[in-house]
Amino acid sequence: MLAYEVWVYEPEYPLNLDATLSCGQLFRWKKQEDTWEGVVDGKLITLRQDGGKLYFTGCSEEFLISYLHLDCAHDDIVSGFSCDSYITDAVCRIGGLRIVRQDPWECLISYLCAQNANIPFITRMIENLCRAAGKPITAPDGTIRYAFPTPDALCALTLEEKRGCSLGYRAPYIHKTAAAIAADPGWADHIRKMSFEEARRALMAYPGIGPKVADCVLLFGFQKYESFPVDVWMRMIMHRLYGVGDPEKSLTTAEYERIRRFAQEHFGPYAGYAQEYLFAIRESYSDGKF
DNA sequence: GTATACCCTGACTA
DNA sequence: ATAGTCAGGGTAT
Repeated sequence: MLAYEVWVYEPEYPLNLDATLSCGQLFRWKKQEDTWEGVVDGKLITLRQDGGKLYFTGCSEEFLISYLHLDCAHDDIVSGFSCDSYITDAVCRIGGLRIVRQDPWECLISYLCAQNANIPFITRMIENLCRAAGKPITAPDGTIRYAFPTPDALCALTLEEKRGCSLGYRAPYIHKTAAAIAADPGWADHIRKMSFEEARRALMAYPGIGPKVADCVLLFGFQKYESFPVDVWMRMIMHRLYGVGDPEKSLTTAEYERIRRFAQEHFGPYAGYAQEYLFAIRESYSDGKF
């Protein structure tokens, strides 16, 4: 049994690997002992952070730097939105949180699963889809994991087979959206070239994609860092810290727009990074109701 | 443009 | 033990 060769990289800029992989932006990373294991681009990757060093297997250093957004100075990102004591406190507490460059296709399907679900449930749905339609990957220790299905492979699953993945009413959304994307291989390139608002409208044209899912895909799959997804946590936090929005009312389109416009104005072009930092310390603002 | 019932699963309560 | 309640985001009306 051959083990993959272990490489070492010393990041030039701050990195908090645990916060980055466990903050809810990704669903396929698992921590075993002190080592993170994930399947990315059909490859099994392991990562372990020890002091200033990052030990990794299964990918190139170049890939790792791009994937973890380590090609950008953390200070430049953070200084852009460090405009009040709440956000600077969050950055102080968990500095080095990174927004990972995800594959747009995997990101889109993952966040389509994420509607009306919590993280363990989302993880289950995605693992079910991978097992049903993804290529098997054998790890050095013999365990089997599965690549995220290609658009064609996911498209080939029947609606009933998709339902069998515990997708519930999301199954038809994923069925239709996968078909549309399998038929249009250039979809991601087109969206990438669009302005933020234009790309947002294009994403929301797919079945099952509303404002929240579109904003997540823009942020995590297309590196549109001004994107500010608003979920129930963000809404509670934005109300509590900045007095914007009313958590007593239902989260209507108008209410959602009010909150995200405020955040984009307040935090600027890296509003999405600010969102991740606030989300990461959400428990501090929880009063037991959440 | 805006409000609301409904879709489905899982976690929790009675 | 099992039924009932609720959270969660998007869509149709």
